[in-house]
Amino acid sequence: MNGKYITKLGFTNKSIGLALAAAQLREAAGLERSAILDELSKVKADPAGFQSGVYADLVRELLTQQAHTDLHAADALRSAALPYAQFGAALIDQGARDQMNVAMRLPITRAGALMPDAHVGYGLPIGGVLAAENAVIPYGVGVDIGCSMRLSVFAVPADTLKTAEALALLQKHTRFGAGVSFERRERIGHDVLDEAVWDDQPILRRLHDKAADQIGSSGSGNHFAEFGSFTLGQSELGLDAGTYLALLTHSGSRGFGAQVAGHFTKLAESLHPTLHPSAKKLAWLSLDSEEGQAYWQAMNLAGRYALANHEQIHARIAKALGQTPALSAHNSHNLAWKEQVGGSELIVHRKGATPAAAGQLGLIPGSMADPGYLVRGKGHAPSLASASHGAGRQLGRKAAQNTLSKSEVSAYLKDKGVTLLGGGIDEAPQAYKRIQDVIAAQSELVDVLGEFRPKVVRMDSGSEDI
DNA sequence: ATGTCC
Repeated sequence: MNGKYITKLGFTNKSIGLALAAAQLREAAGLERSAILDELSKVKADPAGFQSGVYADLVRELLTQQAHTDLHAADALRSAALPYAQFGAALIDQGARDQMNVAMRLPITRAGALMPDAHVGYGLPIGGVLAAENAVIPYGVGVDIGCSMRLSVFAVPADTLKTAEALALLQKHTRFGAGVSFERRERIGHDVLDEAVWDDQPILRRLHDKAADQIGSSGSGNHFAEFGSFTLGQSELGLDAGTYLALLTHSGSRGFGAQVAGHFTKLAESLHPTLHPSAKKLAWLSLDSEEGQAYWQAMNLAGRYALANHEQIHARIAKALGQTPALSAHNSHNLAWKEQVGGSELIVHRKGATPAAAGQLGLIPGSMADPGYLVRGKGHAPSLASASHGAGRQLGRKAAQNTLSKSEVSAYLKDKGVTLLGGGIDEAPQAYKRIQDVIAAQSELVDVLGEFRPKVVRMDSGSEDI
């Protein structure tokens, strides 16, 4: 017996030596070469059937090779991207399309869409919608799990609140910045913090106290809390047409959600070592796996926690105003849902995309100095019942800092009559696409019910105020 | 987006 016969049977790498060693033992036991080769080909065809005896080591290696091949095959990208709809394609940069094209080649992907505010992000682009079969992609949801919007409209004229008072209210009742929380004696509890779910996973147990500390806070980056005037075009939702005082907020799941996202992204990447590098940040977790179920539970908890943050922000301010909202609306724009798509249940990821099922209310903000909109979804199938989550960046943070000056941002704010507390140059209105164009590009997706015009805005100071 | 690392 020699290696030539073995390789002819199709054994590779380590299995050649192991097959040869086994063959020599069989030879010593008196078998003919042809009988041995016959046995070896049977072992190769069905290794699981020969797990004990002289072929045990060979079988173990063959099964390891098979597992690796299976993993590779399961992770292989399609040769071509599935088609997907783009809304406002002229507003979308090529980088976002390139990222979407990778996402549409994942073996788990079934459908997708790009919203008009789309721009490059980690993994799935911001403004990307992706429907997957029985799997969830942590970076298809994003770092700020459950990032969301909330609007409170008060049944008083917009000029009821003077700028100085608005500034004082925002200063007193909101907290901005990475790592920040309300002072201990100012903290308020919430049902979400008492859920039994926190005890189900070590990572949740570990993060519970941080979540309790940071509840009701707003964070950093593009998050904001702003007073403004809200104009309802026609009588809707129990409110007469008119212009009112309103509060609009953008916040998320803070450090808690960020750590959940980081943990499960790393886990997903480690479970897909052979995924093509271009899709590394799109590593997924099967919902049939313990890891996938754990992420699903943690993600939904972070989603509820983010909404609780908004509830507290609005409750504090409404109380200070002595008002009860006459109309309120909220939505999550970084989350995944189990939804019916074309007759089957899929996992619909919206990463910077507003759910827009028929009749569903949504909030699409512009920039710190541009209007935001209360919209009603139309359940448009090619968009996977989605809309944009804002205007979308046209300049990255660095590009904004390098190309925009404080004076031109100040001039823009002055022109729009906006007073700003905090806010960095990277959040300048000029860094965003024109919200009017973005709204116009999604007339098939949503109807506009009302327009919010910011007047007094608070954001994180970041490194540099405007 | 997050308080700074895999």
